[in-house]
Amino acid sequence: MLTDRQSSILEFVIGEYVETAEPVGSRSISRRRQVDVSPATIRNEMAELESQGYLSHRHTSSGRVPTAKGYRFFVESLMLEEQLPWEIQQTIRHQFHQGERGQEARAHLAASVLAQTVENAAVVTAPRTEFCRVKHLELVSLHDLTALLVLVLDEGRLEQQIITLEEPRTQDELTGMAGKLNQLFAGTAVSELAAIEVELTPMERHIIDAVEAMMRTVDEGGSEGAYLEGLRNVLSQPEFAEGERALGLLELLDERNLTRAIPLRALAREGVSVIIGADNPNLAEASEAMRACSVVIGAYGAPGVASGVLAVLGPTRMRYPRTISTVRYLANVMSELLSEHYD
Amino acid sequence: MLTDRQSSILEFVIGEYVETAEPVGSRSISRRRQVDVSPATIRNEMAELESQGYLSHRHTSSGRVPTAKGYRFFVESLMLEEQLPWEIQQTIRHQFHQGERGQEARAHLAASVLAQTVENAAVVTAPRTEFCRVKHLELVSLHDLTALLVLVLDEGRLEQQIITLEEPRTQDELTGMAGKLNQLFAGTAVSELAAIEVELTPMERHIIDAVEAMMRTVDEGGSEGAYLEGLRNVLSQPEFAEGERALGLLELLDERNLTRAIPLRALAREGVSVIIGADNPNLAEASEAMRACSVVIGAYGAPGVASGVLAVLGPTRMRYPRTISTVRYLANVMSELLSEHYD
DNA sequence: AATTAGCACTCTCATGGTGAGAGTGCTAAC
DNA sequence: GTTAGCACTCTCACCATGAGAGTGCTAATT
Repeated sequence: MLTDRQSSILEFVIGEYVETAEPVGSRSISRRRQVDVSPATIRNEMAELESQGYLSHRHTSSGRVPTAKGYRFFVESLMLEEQLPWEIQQTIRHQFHQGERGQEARAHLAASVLAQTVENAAVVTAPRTEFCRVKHLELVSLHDLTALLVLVLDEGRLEQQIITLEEPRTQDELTGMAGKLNQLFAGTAVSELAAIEVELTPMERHIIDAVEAMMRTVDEGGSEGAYLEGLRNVLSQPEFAEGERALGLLELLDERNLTRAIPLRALAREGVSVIIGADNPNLAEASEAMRACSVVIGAYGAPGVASGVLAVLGPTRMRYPRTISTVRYLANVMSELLSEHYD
Repeated sequence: MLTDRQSSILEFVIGEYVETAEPVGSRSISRRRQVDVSPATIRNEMAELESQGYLSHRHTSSGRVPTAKGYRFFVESLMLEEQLPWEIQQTIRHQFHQGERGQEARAHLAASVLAQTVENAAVVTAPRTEFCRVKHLELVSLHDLTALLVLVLDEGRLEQQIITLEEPRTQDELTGMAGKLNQLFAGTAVSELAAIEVELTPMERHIIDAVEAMMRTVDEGGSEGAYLEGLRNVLSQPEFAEGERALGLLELLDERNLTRAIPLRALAREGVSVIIGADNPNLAEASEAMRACSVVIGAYGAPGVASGVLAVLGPTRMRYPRTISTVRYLANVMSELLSEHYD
C-alpha cells in the first residue's frame, strides 16, 4: 500500500515524465509547492516506491521513471477522469457532420480524428453485426460470362464479388433472377440460409453459394478493415528516436499484421480499458517495440447488434486522462451516429 | 561527353554504391579486373567525372558518390535493360491468380507485390476511365427516410452514398424508381447527363443530382485511392537512418498528402519513366527527404479507355534495371487483367 | 520517530586530443 | 598517356577528463 505522500509523488513523477520524457529527480519534485518537503525525504520515498516496483532507475544516477506497474496504479487509482474540454468536443463533432459516406468511410474518418486529437496512433474498425444479414442483392452484367454480385448487408455495408456464369445472360435476365432471390433471401443470416428450402436453378444455386461464402467471410471478420492513422505521431516520440525500434513498430503494424498484432476484438471490453504494453502478454510477446507502448481501447455501437472498436496506440508515457476521455467521447459520438442509421 | 573508360568507371561506381551504400574509392575499382588500370589513373578519371558533375565528394577524402546527374546518365545511356527473371515473373503472376475481388483490391494487391519485389515503397492507383460511365444504379431502403444509393460504374467499380428522402418510401417503390432511372441513364457519362431530357419527379431529380455529384467526384479523381505499401523498406535504408529524414518522408507520404506529394497522373508517361529526386522540381520542392529519393513510374491499362498508375519510390541509390523491368512487367500483367474484364 | 543537511559516490554526457585508416591530388618518372 | 610515390586531408573510433545531476547513507535536528 502507498501512503498519500507516496501517491502524490508517484503522480507527480508520472505527470512530469509524460510531459518531458526525461527522468525525474528529487529536486524537481521538492521545488513544486505541491509537496512541501525536502529532496532527501523525497529520495527516501522514491526508494520505497522503487522497491515496491512503481518506479525504476535507468542507472545509479539520473532520476526515476515510472514502470508499467506505476502507470497501471496511476490509471486505476490515482488519476481523476477528465471531462473532455468543450472545444475539443465541438471540433470532433464538427468533423463528422460534413459528409456521410457509409460506415467504412466513417470509421476511417474516426481514426484520423482520434489520432489527431490525442496525438498518437489510432485504430478504428467499422461496425460489425454479430451475424450479418443480407438486405439486398444485385447482379450487374459486366459482359457475357461475368457479372458483379453486389451484396448489401445490414448497416448499409457493401460486399462485392465478380462471378463467372456458365452461360451468357443479359442484364434483364440477371435482374429478374436477383429479384427472385431477393424475395426469398432478404433478411436472412448465414445460419438460416440452409433452412430455406426452395427449388433453385443450378445458376441460382451457384449465386447463393457465393453469397453464403461472402457472408461467412464477413462474419469471421475476414474482411476486417481496421483503419490505422497517425502512426507518425508515435514514431516521432523520443522513445522511438533510434530507428531500430521505430522499424520494429512499423513492421509490426503493417496493414497485414495489424489485427494480428493487436487483437482488437479480444481486448475490447465494456467501457474503455487501458492495456499497458509490458503488462499484457498478448502484446508484449509480439515485439520489443510494443513493450514501450500502451493501448487505450473502447467499443462503440450496441453489443450484440452492431459494434466496432476504437483504440489509441502510443508510448506508455501517454496522457492517459485525456486519451481515455477522448476515446470515451468518440465512442459515444460513433454510437449515436450508428444508431441513427440503424434504428 | 564521356569516354568509354569514364562510362565504365561511372557504371562501376554506381553499381558498387547501390550495393554497399558507401562511397567508392579508386582502389576498389582498380581491384576489379573489368578495368585494368592503376588507381592513379582512375583518380584522374574520377576527378574529370566530378568536374562534369557525374560524381561528387562528400569531403576531401573518402570515395566518390554518384550525383543525380550521374544516375540520370546511367539510366538513360548506360544501363542495359534487364529481362525480369522467370521465377520472379512467375511469383508475381501467381499472386494475382488467387482471388479476384474488384479493381480496388487488385490495385492494393499490386502495391504489395511491387513493394515486396523491388524492396522499396510502391504506390498503385486503381484504373480510371477518362470519364466514368454509370452502368447501373440501385436504391436500397435503409429505413423510412434514408436509402443507400449504389452506383455501379464501368469496370465494376462501386460508389455508394446514403441519401435522405423527402418522404418515406418502401423498398418496392425504390426498386421501381431505380428501374426507371436505369432505363434512362445507363451508359451515360457525366457530360451527357444534362442532355437527357425527360420529366422527372422531384425525388428522381434529387437522386440524379446525387449521381451527378458522385460521378463528378470520381472523374476529378477526388476519391482517388492510391495504395501505398512497403514504406518501411525505404525507411530502413541507411539514407534514412537518422530519424529526422525518416519522419519527413513519413509525414509527406501520409495518406492525406500522398497524391499531392507525388502527382502520379501528371508524371506518368508512355512506358516507364524514372524521376530522380533532386532532378525534378515537383518533388524536390516538396521536402528535403524527397530529394534523396527516386520514383520509377509507369501506367497500365489502355490510355483513354481506362488506366492506372504504378510507381516505385526508393532512395536514389536504387537498383534501376531491376526496378524498371519489374514495373514494366507488372504494368503488362495489370493491363492484361484489366482488359480481361473490360473487353 | 520523522525529517533534513551534508557529503561521498556513481553515472552520463559533452569536449577535446590522438592515432590509425582510407582516399585524394599532385609531381615527377616511366 | 600512365603510373609510382608521397604529402595532405578528413573521418572515425578511442580515451581521458571534468562538469553536472542525482543518488544513498549517516549523522544531526526537530
